[in-house]
Amino acid sequence: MDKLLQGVKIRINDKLFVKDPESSELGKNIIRMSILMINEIGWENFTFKKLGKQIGSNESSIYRYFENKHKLLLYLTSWYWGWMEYHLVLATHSIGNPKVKLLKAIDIITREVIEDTAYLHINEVLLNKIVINEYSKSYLTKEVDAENKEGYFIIYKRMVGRLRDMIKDVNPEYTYPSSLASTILESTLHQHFLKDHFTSITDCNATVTPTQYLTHLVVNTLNQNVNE
Amino acid sequence: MDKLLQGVKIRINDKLFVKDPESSELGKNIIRMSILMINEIGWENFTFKKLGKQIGSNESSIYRYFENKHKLLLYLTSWYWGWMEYHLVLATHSIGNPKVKLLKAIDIITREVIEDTAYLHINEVLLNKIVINEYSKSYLTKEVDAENKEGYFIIYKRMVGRLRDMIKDVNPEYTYPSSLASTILESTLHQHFLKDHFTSITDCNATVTPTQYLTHLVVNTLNQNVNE
DNA sequence: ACTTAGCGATAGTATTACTATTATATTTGC
DNA sequence: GCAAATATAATAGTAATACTATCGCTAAGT
Repeated sequence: MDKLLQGVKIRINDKLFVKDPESSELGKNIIRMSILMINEIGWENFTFKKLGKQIGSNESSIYRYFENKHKLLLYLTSWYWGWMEYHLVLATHSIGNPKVKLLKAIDIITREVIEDTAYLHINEVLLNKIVINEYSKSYLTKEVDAENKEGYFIIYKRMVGRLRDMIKDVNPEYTYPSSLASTILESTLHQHFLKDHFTSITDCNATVTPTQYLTHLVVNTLNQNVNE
Repeated sequence: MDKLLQGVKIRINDKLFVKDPESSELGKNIIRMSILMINEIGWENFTFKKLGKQIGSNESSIYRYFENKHKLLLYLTSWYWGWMEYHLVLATHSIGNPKVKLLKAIDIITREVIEDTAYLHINEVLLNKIVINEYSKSYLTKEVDAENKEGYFIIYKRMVGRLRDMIKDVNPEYTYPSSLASTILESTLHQHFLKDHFTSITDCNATVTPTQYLTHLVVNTLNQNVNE
């Protein structure tokens, strides 16, 4: 799978950057190091000044790539969802049976992220952790409607849409396919967070995975006839 | 119900404030106005300086009640969950039938919040909006483990625990009662957010409520036998 | 050889999130 | 009714943040 993916570029809304970070070594360094640093010190403590210091570049140079911190987060998380979408499509497109297809999709989305050597400057494992810890901060803002109009969340919404369609194929009678799809994506992040920080309010742990929990949830919800 | 509740004080971890805001007019003004302002301008744009100006008080006076902005958010959201817990217990404690009880609990948790005149300085409708938009920012931090140890999230976790117990009473065989309980609380907030900002990835709207969606989800999940 | 783009360096700004100190107003205890 | 304690206001100050603006160097393209 690795070699096959090499060279596939994840397309990000070009309003999210001033200059494409993939177009230069400095740009890739910004991406590479920002992932390491945000994961290490957290979004709130992360600054362009600190980032510049770490990559031996000037703060002002980073602003030539990203207008501000917020857009860097949108870029990183968009990349993550684009990468995830690519895996999702690749793993499911040849599956005919709707149920098998949906189960595969849930597996891809909810599983523990492992390293992907196809993108040398991006550590997907750490990026996944960043998404778990920081993604909601990218849309829980007063600017969300304006930014949504600009298409900043399009990849994420497209993923939810794909999942919704798979749910519909399994059970066309089910009333809440979009809500269930968005719940799957969001609960995955949440359950991963809970097992690391609030163990008492989740059943997920080293042996029980969010995949098992969500698979069970979806299967039972869709198989059930409308009742009660 | 209103008069009955009058005088019931929501108990908040006293490490969350320097001086109890309920103990003075200024304190209540801080709470009242911060709810209005955070709702209006959002958490990121909210500052103690602006708050002081609005209530005709000095910034430094606010610091006599809350050590910092973050603890104010923890206070407000703790109060909200305490208030919610109170309603939950009140509405369910006398119900014997486990299924009826759980359905009532889901209704309380997921329904649209309406005004509660028992707490004059707190606008519960706006506070609910703040919880939807800002609650996750209170725990998605690098300090979460330390703050969790201090008991800053105890009310929320207790609520999840109550819900988990009700789930267990309905179906003792179900493998993921804690995860399902945390999903219910979190998905409620998320679906409410989606219907206001990302309508394309939810089925909830003016006529379809998160209550209907989540009730259906839980009922079907718990009624189903373990299979497939 | 000339232009241009890319980057680094420096300086500067308004704002934030506080802390510290002093002064004044208010409450309370006697 | 007055002193003492307490609460609040006013002012000043700090380090850090999130930028913006300008300038100069350098290396690459034409």
